[in-house]
Amino acid sequence: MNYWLFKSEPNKWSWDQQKAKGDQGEEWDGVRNYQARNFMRTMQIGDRGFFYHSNIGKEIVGIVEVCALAHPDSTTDDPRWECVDIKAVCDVPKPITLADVKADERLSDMSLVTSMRLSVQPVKPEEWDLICRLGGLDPDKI
DNA sequence: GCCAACGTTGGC
DNA sequence: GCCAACGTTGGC
Repeated sequence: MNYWLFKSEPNKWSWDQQKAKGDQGEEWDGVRNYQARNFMRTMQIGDRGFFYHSNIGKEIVGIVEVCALAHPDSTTDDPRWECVDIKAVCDVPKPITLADVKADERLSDMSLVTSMRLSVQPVKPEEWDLICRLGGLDPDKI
């Protein structure tokens, strides 16, 4: 199982909208970046990810799960672009802000800090565990 | 709203 | 294949 981070501007696609989709999930469409697309191609069903609000909030607000493998992005005819589907798993009780991540030297290597603009990012298992715990979740129970 | 960072495009 | 121009992202 691998871990990821999905970024979205909440005024375009928010955590509340994602949750409203329930277990059906939703395409993570609109990605027009090769690196981000390549990460999505490697995702497996059941991989977990953080849902991050950029611009407004700048915090990790939720946990998501990959529920469909990479497939053509329905929002474009350009065959280069693919995306996975993700569904909401649960809230992060205590959202982790970008400032929190930057302030913790154990997280200073995260893509959120080092590759700020990448919209789909890999997360290391130890980063996953730490952020879950800081956020008030038990990583073994989600 | 500004601006720095950075990915993409397109001319050569 | 290089690189300048351009557009977008996203923190502040």
